Amino acid sequence: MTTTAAAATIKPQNQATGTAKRAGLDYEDVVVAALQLVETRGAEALSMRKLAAELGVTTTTIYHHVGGRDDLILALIRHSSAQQAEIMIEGQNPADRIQSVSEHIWSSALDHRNVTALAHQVGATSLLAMPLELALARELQAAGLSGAALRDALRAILMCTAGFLVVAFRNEASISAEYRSSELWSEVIDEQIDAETTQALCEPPDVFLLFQQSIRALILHFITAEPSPSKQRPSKKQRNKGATHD
Amino acid sequence: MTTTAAAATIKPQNQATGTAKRAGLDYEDVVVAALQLVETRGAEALSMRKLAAELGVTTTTIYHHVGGRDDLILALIRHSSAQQAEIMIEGQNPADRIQSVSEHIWSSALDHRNVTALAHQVGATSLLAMPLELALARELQAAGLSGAALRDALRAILMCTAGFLVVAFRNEASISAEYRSSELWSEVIDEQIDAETTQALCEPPDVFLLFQQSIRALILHFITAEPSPSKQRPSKKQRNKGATHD
DNA sequence: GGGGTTCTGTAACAGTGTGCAAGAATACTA
DNA sequence: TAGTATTCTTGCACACTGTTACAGAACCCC
Repeated sequence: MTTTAAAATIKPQNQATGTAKRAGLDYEDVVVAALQLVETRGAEALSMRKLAAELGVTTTTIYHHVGGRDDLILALIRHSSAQQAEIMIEGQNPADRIQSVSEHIWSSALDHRNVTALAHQVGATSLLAMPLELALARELQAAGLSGAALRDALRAILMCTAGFLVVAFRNEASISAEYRSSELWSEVIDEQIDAETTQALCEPPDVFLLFQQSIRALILHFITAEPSPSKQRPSKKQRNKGATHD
Repeated sequence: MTTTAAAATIKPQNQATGTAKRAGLDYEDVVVAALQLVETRGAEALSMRKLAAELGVTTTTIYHHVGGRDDLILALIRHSSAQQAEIMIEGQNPADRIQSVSEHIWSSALDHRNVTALAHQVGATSLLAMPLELALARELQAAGLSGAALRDALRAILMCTAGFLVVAFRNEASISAEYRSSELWSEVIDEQIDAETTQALCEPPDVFLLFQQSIRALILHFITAEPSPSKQRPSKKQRNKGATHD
C-alpha cells in the first residue's frame, strides 16, 4: 500500500542521492512501472494519477519523462513487444509451421492479455505483434509464397486471428456476459432452424479449437492457391470462386 | 446550435402541454436521440452531458428514463439492430448465399460504423448483428449443415468477419495511422524475406477483397467438411489435418 | 558561488459517469 | 374541487479522467 515502495524496489540507489525530492526516475522506469501496472491490475487501471502514485510522484513527472497517455501506451507496447520476440516454431511441413506461428500469436496475446487489450484500444496491435508478424512472413515464404500472394496470406491470417482473439477476450470478461451470442440464442425461436441446431448454438464456444480449425483452412487455401502474377484484380469475387473451385 | 431544437423537432406536441418544464421525454425519445448523436458525431461524442444538452435537459433525466450509460448503449444497439433486420440474400447455390449474408454483415457494420464501434467497445456486437446471425444460420442449414457443425461454421464466419472489420475500422481512423502494419513494414529489413515481398507488405490493404477471399475459403471448408457425429474432440489438430487433406 | 538546465509539485481547467435531495408538474383519488 | 401521490426534472456534489501553466526546488557545470 505504500506508494513509494514500487519506485524504491526499482531504483533504490537514486533515492539515496537526493534527500527528499528528485525521485531519480528514468524514461524506462516509468514505462516498466506502467507495464507492470497494466499486467497486474488490468488495462483500465492505467491512469496517469494511479501510475504516478505507484511511482511516488505526481503526474507532471510522467508527462516530463515520456509524454502524454498515448505516448506512454505506445512505449509500453513497444517494451512488451520486445519481450515476447523470440518464439519456438514447431512442425515439419510448411503448413504445420505456419499454424504453429499463428497459434503462437494466439497464446502470446492471451499471455499478455492486458497489454493486448490496451494495444487493441489504441489500434496498435500490429506494433505489439510485429516480431511474430515477421516470423509468420518467413514461414509463409518457406512455404513457397512471395510478393502479393504472401502479403495477402499474412494479412488474412492476422485479421482472422484478431477476430477470434476479440471474441476470446470478450468471453473472459464477466461484464455483460448476458449479451454473448450463446446467451442470445437461448431466446431464439425460429421454425426454419431445427431444435438441435438452436440448442447447439446455445452452448459456450471453444474459441481456440475453432481458431485452429479456421486458420488451418485459411492456410491451406492460401498455400494451394495459384501463384497470382503480380497484382491483377478482376471484377470482384469472380476470381475467388474460380480459384477455389478448379 | 440551439440545444432544444433537436428535442423540439422530435416531439413538438409535448413541448406545448407543459408551460416550461416537463420536457415530455420518453424512453424511446432518449434512445433515438442518442442513436442519432452517435451516428452523426461518432461514438466518442456520446456522453451523458452532451446527450442531455442535445435534448435540452439535464443528465438526471436520462438516468431516470433509460438508466446509466451501459443501459443507454444497450438500448441504442437494440434499436439499431431492429432497423437493419431485413436483408436481401443473393446467389443460387448455398455457398454463394452464405457468402452473400457474410458480406451483408460486413456492409451493414460499415453502414452503421459508429454504432458498431460502440457495440464493439461494450462487447455487444452479437446483440447488434443478431438478425443477420439468424439469417446466416438459416442459409447454413439450407447448405446441409445442422447441429454442432452448423454452430461451428457460423461462429467461425462471425469471428473471422469481426477480425476483418476491426482492421477495416482501424484503417479508417486517421489517428495513429503510423502504427498500421503497412507502415511498420516499411522499416523492416530482413535478409530472410526477399525485397519484393517486403515491398508488397508496405502497400495499403484492400481489406474487403481479402475478406471476401478468406470467407469464401472458410465457407467451402465448413460446407465440404465431413458431418461430425455429435461432439467428438480428438487430440487437437490431428482431426483438422485429416479432414481437409482427404 | 552563480547561472542554466533539468526535474518536480501545486493548482487549476475541462471533461467524464453517477447519486442524492429537493422541488415542480402531473395524475389520481376522496 | 381539494388534497394526496406519483412521476418527472433540476441543481449540486463527488470522484474520477487527461492535460497544462507556473513556480520552485535540485542538480550540473563553469
